[in-house]
Amino acid sequence: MARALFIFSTSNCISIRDTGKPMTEMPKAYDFRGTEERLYEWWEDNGWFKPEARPADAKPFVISIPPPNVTGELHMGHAMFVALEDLMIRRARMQGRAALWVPGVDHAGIATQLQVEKLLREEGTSRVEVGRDEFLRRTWAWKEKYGNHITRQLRRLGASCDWDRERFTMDDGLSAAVREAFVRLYRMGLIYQGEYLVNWSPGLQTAVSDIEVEYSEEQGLLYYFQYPIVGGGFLPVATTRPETILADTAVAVHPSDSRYEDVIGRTALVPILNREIPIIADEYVEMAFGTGALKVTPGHDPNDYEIGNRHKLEVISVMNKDATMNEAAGPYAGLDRFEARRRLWSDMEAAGLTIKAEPYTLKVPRSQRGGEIVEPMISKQWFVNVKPMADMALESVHSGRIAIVPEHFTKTWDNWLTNIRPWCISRQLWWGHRIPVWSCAACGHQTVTTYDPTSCERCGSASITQDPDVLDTWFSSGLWPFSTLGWPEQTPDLTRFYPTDVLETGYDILFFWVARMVMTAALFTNDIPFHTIYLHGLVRDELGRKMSKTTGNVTDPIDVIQDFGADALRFTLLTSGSPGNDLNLSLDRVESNRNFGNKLWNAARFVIRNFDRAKENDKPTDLNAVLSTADKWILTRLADSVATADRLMDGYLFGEAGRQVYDFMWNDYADWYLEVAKVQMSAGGQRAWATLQVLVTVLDHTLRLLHPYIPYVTEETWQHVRSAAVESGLSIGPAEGWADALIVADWPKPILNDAAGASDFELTRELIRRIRNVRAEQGVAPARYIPAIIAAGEKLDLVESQRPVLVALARLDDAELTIAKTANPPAQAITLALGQITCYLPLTGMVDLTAERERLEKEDAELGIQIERLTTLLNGPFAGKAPAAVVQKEREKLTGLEAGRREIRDRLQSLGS
RNA sequence: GGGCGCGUAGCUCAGUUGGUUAGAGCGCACGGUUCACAUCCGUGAGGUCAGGGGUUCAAGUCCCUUCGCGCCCA
Repeated sequence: MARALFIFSTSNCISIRDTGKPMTEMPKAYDFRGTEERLYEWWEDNGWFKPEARPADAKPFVISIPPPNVTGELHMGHAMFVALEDLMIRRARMQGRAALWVPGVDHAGIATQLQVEKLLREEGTSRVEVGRDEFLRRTWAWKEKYGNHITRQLRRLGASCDWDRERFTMDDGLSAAVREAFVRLYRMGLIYQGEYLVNWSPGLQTAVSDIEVEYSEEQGLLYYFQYPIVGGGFLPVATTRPETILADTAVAVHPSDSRYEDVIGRTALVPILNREIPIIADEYVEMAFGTGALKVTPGHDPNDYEIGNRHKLEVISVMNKDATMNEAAGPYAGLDRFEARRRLWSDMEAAGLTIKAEPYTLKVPRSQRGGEIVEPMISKQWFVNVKPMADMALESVHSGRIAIVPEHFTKTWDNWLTNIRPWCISRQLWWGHRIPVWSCAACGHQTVTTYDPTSCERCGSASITQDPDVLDTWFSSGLWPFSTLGWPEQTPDLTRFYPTDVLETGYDILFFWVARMVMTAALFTNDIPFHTIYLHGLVRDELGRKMSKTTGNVTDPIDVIQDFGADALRFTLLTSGSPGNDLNLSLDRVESNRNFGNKLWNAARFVIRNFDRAKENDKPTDLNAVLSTADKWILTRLADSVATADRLMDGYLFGEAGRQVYDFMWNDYADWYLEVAKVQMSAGGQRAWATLQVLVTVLDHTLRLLHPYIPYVTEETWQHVRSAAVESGLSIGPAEGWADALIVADWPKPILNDAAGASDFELTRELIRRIRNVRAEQGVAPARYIPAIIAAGEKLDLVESQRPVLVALARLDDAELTIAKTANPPAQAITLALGQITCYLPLTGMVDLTAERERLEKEDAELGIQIERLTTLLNGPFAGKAPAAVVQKEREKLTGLEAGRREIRDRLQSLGS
C-alpha cells in the first residue's frame, strides 16, 4: 500500500543555511573545484563529523582508521580506504547511528627516521653525531612541520573523521598504552629476549620481522665445489652463497642417500680455513637438488639454523652488522659480503676445490622498506610469543564473533595463525617507543615497568640503563582500536565506543596489522576489537600492474581529484571492482563518473526550474489518488532501488549497490521520468503539483542513497533543491520536513510499492522504444511527428492515458493518433506486436511492402524459435520441478509471445503473400 | 612444497541463496542545436561467459579436471 506522500512546509525552522556560498541560479555544469573544499569545511564546522551530532542514546557505529604513515604521501590505497570507510560512516550516520571515525597517523619508525637522517646528511651531520636526544628533538620538529600533510590529503577525499579525536602512535596516551601492553606481556612471560637468527638490514642497521621481508626471484649462480674430507676424498656440495662457507659448521646428506652413506659421521674441512666440521645426516636435505649434499650454516641461513638446533651444531657468524666480514672469516675479514664471495671463490679455484658455477634463479630476501638485501644474522632481540594470542584470534573468527569479508580470507587467516612464529619486536632505531626494560649493572636484574624507574627494583642500585632499542611500529598500531579510545584508562570513549564495528583495510596488511589487533584485543580487553573485517584489494594501473615509483605508473589521487573531483575518484574506486579483488583504475571511468555528478546536478537544475510551474493551491488533498502511471512507476522503482541498495550494502557489496543506484538515476529517472515529467508539468493544476512532488521526492531520496559514495555533489545539489523547495512555499518535500543538510538527513525508506502501476508504465516504455526503433530503422527524420494506430485491447484505458506521453516521447502526431480497442490496419504500415497491444505506423510513402513483409516474416520466425523453446520447456520436467513462480513467469512470457505472433501472422495475411 | 584468487563484448570490469534471450563504462557505427545536461540525447553492432567432464528440470553461477595469469606462506 502507498504511504502518504504529503509534506508540510518546514521552511521556518532553518538554522544552518550558510554553506559558504549564496544560493543563486545553478550554473550549467557542476563545478567540483569550487565546491568540495568549501563543503568539507562547512560540514566540519557544524560538528557533523562527530558522534555527538546524534543523540546521546544513539547506537554507536565506529571505525578506526588504518593510520597512514606520518611520512606518507597520499596514494590510491589511501583513497580506497577512505572511499569505503567514509561510505560506511556516512551511511551509518544517516541511519541515525552515532557514527565515529577515529583518525590518526602512525609514527612509522624506519620511514620517518630515514627522512630525518636524510635532512641531517644534507646539513653535513648525522644521527650519531648529534646524539639521540637531539635526533629525537629533530624528529618531533619534523613531525610538527610535515605530519599534517597526509591528513590534509585525507580531507580532500571527503573523509568525515572526527578530527578532535585524532591520535598519533607516539602521543602520550598511546605511548602509555604501549608501555602497559609491553609490561603486561612481559609479566605474562610472553615477551622474552633471545639470540636468534633474525632478518638483519645492514643499511638500516636494524632487525626487521619475518613478514617485513619480501622474496624476489633473481638471476644468480649455483656454485658447485668439493668439500675436503679428513682422511682423504671429497664431498661435492652446491651453494648459492659461497661466502657463507666460512661459517659452515656441518655438511649434511640425506640419511637414505646411498651415494653418501659411507661419509656420514666422518669429518670435513672448511675450505681455506681448514676448520673441522662433522658430516651429518638430516631428512631436510633434498637428494635431487644440487649434488645432494648440503653445507650447513646455522649462523646465516634460517633452514640451516633449524638443522643446527636439531644436531646441536655450533653457530658461527662471519659477518659484522654492516655486512662486512668479521675476524671469524679469517683472511677475508673486513671485506664486503659480495667481495668476500668473489675472493673466496677464486681462492678455492686456485686450490682446485671448485667444480662449476651455473646460472640459477634464486629467491633473494629483500627488505620491504628500501629493497636492500636482508641478511639472516644472529643477534639478540626481543620477541613476543604470540601463540596463545593467535589461538584466541583463531577462535574469534571460528566462533563467528568476527566475520571476514570476503569470507575466503578466513582460510588465509587460519593458515597464518596456525603456523605463527614468534614476533621480533625490537628495532635498532631511535624513533619509536623505547623498550621499557632497565638492566642493572650491579645485579643484572631487568626492571620492567610502565614508569621510568630510578633504581633497580631488586637490588636498589641506581646504575640501571634502559634498553637502547625501540619497538616495532606495528606493536603500537596493534593496540590501535582501543588505545585510540583511551586504553588502558577506562575513559568514557572507551566505554561507549569500544568494541568498534568494522575494520576496513587492504588484504596486504591482514597479518601485519589486523591479526595483531585481534590478538592484542583478546589479551588486553578480553574482547574482539571489531565484529567485521572488510578487506579491499590493491589498486593497480590500467594494465593491471602494481603502481610503483620505479615503474613510473603511479596515478596520484590528488591529480585525479584536481582533474575530475573527489567524488568521481571515490565512485570509481567504489564501483569498478568487487570486494577483496584488485582493481585496475581506469581514468576513462573516472571521467564518466564525473559526468554522473554533472547528471545529478542537471537533473536538479531541471527540477528547480519547474518550481514556478506549480501552484500551492493545486496541492491535492490525496496525492496518491492523483499519481500517474509514470509516477507510480518511478516511485516503485525508487522503492526497489532503496531495498536493493540496502540489501547489498548490508552485505558489504557496496560496488554493486552503487552501480544499481547509478543505473536507476540515469536510466530510469533522468532518461525517462524527467521526460514524462515535462509532459505532466505542462498539464498544470494538481498534475503539475504532484509531478513536482514526485520529481523532488525521487531526486531527494536518490541523492541520499548516493551521498555516502559521492558526498560533495550530492550535498551541493541537495542544498539547491532544498532551498528551492523551501523558498517556493509549495509544501514540496519530504513528509518529515527537510533536514539541515544531506550529511545528516535520514537514510531513505521505500515510499510506494505499486507493482501493477510499474508494469503498466514498463509497457508504455516498451511501446515507445519499439516505435523509436522503427523510426531509426526507417530513417524517419527526428523532428517529424508521425501518425499511429494503436489497437490496445484490454489495455485501452492505460494506453489512452499515456497519449500525451506517447506523443512526446515517440514523436507521434496527436491529430493522427488513433487509440482503440481494435483497429483495422492501414495497407501501408509497419506493424509492431507487443503481446496484447499492436501498433501500426502508416509511414506514407516510406513503407516498402516487400521489405515490411520480410521484416514481419523474420520476426515471425524469431518468435517461433522462442515459442518453440518455451513450449518444450513448459511441457518438460521443468513445469513439475521448478518453483511455481518461475514456471508462471515463463507461461506468461509464452502467452505474450503467442499473442504477438498472432498479430504478425494476421498482418502478413492481410498484406498478402 | 602448502594455501588463495583470477580468466565474461575491442579495452577496463560487474554479474552472492543456480531460474532460462549475460550487463555497464569507454570505444565503435548511424542519427540528433526537442526550452536540465554535447560532461548530452536516440538507435544499433559486438560475447562458444578460457577448454573438457559432471550434478540439476535449469549452470557464467555448484563439483571435478586441463591450460593460462597472479598473489600469499614456507
